[in-house]
Amino acid sequence: MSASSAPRVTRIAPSPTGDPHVGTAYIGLFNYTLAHQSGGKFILRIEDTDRGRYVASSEQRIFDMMAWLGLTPDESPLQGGPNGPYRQSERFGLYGDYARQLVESGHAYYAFETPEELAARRETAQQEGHVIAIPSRDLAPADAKKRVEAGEAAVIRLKVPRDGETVVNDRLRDPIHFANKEIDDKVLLKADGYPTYHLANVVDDRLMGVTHVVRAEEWITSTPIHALLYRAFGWPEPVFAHMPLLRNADKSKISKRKNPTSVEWYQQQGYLPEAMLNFLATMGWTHPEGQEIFSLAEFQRVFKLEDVTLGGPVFSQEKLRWYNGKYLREVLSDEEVARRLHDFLAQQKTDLPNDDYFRAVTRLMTPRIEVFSEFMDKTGYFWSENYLVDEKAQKAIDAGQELLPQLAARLKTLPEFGADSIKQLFHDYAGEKGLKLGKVMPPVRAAVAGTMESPDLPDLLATLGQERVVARLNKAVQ
RNA sequence: GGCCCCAUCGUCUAACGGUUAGGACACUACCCUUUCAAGGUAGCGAUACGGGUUCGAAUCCCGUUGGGGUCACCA
Repeated sequence: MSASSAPRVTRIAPSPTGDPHVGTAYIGLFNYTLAHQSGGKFILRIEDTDRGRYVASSEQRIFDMMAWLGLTPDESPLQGGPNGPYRQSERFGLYGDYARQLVESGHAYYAFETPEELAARRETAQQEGHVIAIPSRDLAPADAKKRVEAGEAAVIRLKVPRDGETVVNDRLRDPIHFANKEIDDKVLLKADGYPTYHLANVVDDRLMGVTHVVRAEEWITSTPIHALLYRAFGWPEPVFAHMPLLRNADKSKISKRKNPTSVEWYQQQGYLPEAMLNFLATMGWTHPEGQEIFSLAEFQRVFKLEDVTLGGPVFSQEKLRWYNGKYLREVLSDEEVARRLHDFLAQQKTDLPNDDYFRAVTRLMTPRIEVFSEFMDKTGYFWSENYLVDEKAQKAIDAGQELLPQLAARLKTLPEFGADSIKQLFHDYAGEKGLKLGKVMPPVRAAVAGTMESPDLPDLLATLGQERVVARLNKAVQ
């Protein structure tokens, strides 16, 4: 824990509009870490002010994702906290007052134009390269107020200064200058009384005591609006830091069409949360000692915001798979791998007992898979006598018709069916017959597994067990 | 298109004015070996371009090019 910094309060503010996104996990990881390494708090706030895009199941799935990754928030709709409620829809009443406060202080105004009225104007304005002027801005405030009180539909818009510039401070960049004339008079409060992102976000961050706003780069251009809001309210700004955007292979912003972006997909494929986290941490950041494999705790120990790099990192499935395989092979114990694999299979509705046999098979297969979803495809012959025999294997079996019965007979009478003694048996047999091991073993492998791609033969046979092996060899001879 | 951000191997990145530009993934070869993996060793492979500044530039400055983001009563 770094004692030098004051407790940081961070947050993620996802919208419940679809699948739990890998980008949310990514930003969540950094926010969680920043908060926890300073002894602060990490808040999960649900930004559900858009009723149109709201998806009911989405919120729970976001919680599940965070829990799965081990990035449990300190405050959220789920666990509550002193700054609740943590759903913006439940904070509905708040925002109107803040918006009206800005109207009163002259930082915002009532606007009566509908989106349709503005659409055409916006199009030409965009082509001409400037921001649109909202006619209502020039209304006398008293008149506008009267119309609103008379029941006319209106939004509240931020009154962006016409001159000067707004400077955004970003921890990871030089100060960013925006000419005020380039900044739109953004809607703060919609006609339906709901706040837009800009208002809700700033008000809630303030009310919840957020000190560090760490979010994706796509938010940079709306940050001057937020800065203007903080100033209009007379509030100090939080520290802003915009993380690079995760990218598709073609460098565009990561998207569903070009990449699986739902964390649930990775769960269903049998990825480990540790591997996912480790991989995500390397997107824009490297361990100072060059360590590739490190835990969340280690990340928390050494991470510094200032070390984040800004090139848009391509989200590489390949590298993620490698991480996953590495965790399977080198980080988790055999027991743990078996336990997790068993849970994974149970969720896929594959019921196998977590017994000695299952654990032995798992041990054999761990270096041969990278994600759990490969497991069943590669181990059919361990679970059934009706395993497929591929072409190569069939050839090996055909070529071994003479040896197979003899080996079956020897294996049948082997007093102790362990890998060592089996190995010895093969060596003895090959020696007696003047054959190479490469001649003796393939037919056996083909016969018991139906494929040439399988674990070490003595291990394989020992695991399958004497009875099964002998039966399979005899069957292959017929 | 306007505005904004960014720029080292194919990919993730190290370097914080002085290195034969380092590591990891991927790829290739070899070793190990009963197959497939895993593991080990080696190889391939980059400072986008052009100007400055400096004794010296991947590193600082300017320009160009390229990539990305953003321009909603969505977040």
